[in-house]
Amino acid sequence: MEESREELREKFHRRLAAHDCKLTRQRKDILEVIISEPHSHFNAEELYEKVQQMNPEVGLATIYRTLDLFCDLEIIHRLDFDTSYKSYELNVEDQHHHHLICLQCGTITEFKDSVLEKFEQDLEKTHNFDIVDHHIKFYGYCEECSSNKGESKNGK
Amino acid sequence: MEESREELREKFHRRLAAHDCKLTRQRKDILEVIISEPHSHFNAEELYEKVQQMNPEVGLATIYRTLDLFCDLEIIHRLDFDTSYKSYELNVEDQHHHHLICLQCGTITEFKDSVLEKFEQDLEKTHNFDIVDHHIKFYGYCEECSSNKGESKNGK
DNA sequence: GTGAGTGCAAAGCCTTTGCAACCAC
DNA sequence: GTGGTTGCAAAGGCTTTGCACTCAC
Repeated sequence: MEESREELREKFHRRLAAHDCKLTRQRKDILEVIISEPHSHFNAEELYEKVQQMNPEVGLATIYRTLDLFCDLEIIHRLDFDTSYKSYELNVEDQHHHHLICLQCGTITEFKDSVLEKFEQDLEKTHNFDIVDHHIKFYGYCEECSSNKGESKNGK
Repeated sequence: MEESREELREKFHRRLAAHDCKLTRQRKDILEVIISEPHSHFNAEELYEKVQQMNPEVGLATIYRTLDLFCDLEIIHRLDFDTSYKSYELNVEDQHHHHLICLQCGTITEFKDSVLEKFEQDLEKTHNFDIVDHHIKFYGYCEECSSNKGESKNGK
């Protein structure tokens, strides 16, 4: 069961307060934009543009500072799809998922899996490693691109 | 069975030739440094410093250009541990592995696993996704750091 | 000999920072 | 009222690029 937008908003407003962070207009607006698309991935520039539509007064530096803050408070997660810029996603409870990244069209599909959870537990034992997080990404070709690619499959 | 340094060198020299790339002094030296530590992870700056010891004439721009070239030729792989700079590792045959990253001491441990190979195959079927590569990283605390951390475990 | 490859320095991109003004508490 | 936040612009890292020179083929 996923949390509603209202629940998320309140939860994160409380979290900010709990850490003595002021609930400024800018932080509210930025959070609102992030919550409005709970499953999207975004970078600073993309977020900046969306926030601008809501409140053109917000500066890019504030976006960066807020992203850092939200990461610290675990309101969002930093991803690492691309090394040229940093990207982020909202930290939705129980949304722990993995990514399928299409090398052709760039589409990123999310999936969850219990096999991996089990695997992780085994791994902790074999390597005496206390796992707290994981980043699991599979690269390849999505259904659509696979079939297009199939036309020249004899190539390789 | 892992390839010897000589085998790797020859293989990659041939690969450069096959792509009409000149075998310059700089490329040879850079390749030699990379092969000399086949399991290390490095960024441009680190590679630059090591190459400098061998040949102080090499410029940093050449390092960057060569890293791009070697990635295209699949002589090395680009990693994505950190988003502030790009890191790389030698592409050793059958070395497909995953990473355990310690959040405290930063140590990166490699491991291989057949469960994941199987999992990948299942995944391809359920999602109609043609997987060609994966990046799998687990974050947590290594054995040593876990025990140190244990002292303040009640803290949370 | 000739064009790919190089070194240098300048430019580029994304991100961070210094500082005065501002506003949430 | 006051210190945390902000916007702006300047500075900061890392990486790429323009250009004349060089060297592998």
